[in-house]
Amino acid sequence: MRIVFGGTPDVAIPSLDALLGSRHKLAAVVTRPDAPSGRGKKLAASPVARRAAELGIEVLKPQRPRDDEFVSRLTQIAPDCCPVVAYGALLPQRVLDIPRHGWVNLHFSLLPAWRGAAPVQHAILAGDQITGATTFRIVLELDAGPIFATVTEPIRSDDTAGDLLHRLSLSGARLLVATLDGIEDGTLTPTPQPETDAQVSYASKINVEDARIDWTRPAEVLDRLVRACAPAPGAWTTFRGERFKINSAHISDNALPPGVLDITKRSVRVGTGTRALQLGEVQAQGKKPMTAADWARGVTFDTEPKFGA
RNA sequence: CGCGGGGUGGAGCAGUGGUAGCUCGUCGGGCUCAUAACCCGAAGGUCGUCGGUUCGAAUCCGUCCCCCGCAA
Repeated sequence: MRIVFGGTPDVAIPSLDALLGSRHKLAAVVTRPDAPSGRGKKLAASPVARRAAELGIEVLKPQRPRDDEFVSRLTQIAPDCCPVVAYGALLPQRVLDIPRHGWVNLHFSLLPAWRGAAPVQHAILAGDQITGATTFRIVLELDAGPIFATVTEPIRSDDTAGDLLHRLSLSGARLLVATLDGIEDGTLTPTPQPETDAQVSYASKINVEDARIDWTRPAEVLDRLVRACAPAPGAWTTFRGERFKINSAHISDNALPPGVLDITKRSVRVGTGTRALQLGEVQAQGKKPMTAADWARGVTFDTEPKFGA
């Protein structure tokens, strides 16, 4: 089939590459416009835009997917199908109607669970044992279209969102190609998603406040929070009034009062509502990530060391 | 010109004008049934770069390079 790929961040790259290696013909990519990013607010193209550009593929960066210019160009290109991975904007019906076989989204959850922007993070946060990737036909309603295929992926007890997303981006890429193949061959029929409240759940984007650690919560909950927020935005607490990130941690055997630190030569533990959390990698403002023990070595403690203040 | 923190022995830090110190690690030795614990000793730094000020600079001034947090 003649396809146009939609995607924006790094996680879309494996799919882009997989499609390039497939039997389908990539005519162009659609991605979010260049945005000011990083220090100095320099304008930067998305990872997908850069990848496509270096491959000499046409890149469409509509400000809004409903823009006439974009609609007419896409109509001109006349794709048979448009695979999408984390494009980052909702598509209007007149755009969805352009390709004969519609738009196909690769979503990183087992739909209808975790519809929305941060499915992997929410799966970890909720303590799910299994998650996966789903391909479905895009409809106007967010992540609600009929399902083509799924692949499952176990969530390991030490998985971070980054780890899990990486695995899913690879297995999902294969699923996406297989889905397009099936659509072209007419061997794949989409199945409507269950719409019961018990099965549908939503995964809104994790914001900074969501990533803040409340040390009175149980250790298990905080362990999941740390993993769900790694590598971004990073679970954090405060130390001497400054934001302090906890990049990794694991649950220890004994307890300490919530937020209170126990520092030894080679370990730093923090009290929670239940057992203490032993910190792995931490990051203070303006500093590189380092082991908690390294961090503690360089800090002079005049009072009882405590987080959250 | 978006806001801000920082570049000092392998690691993390202290040191704001008189040629560098702490904790950890490393190496050697000791103690111990043993040890990641403890004791003794040792090695290891042109203090990011280039230039300037000064009798003298890690410390003051300027240039450049690099790292990081926030915000987007």
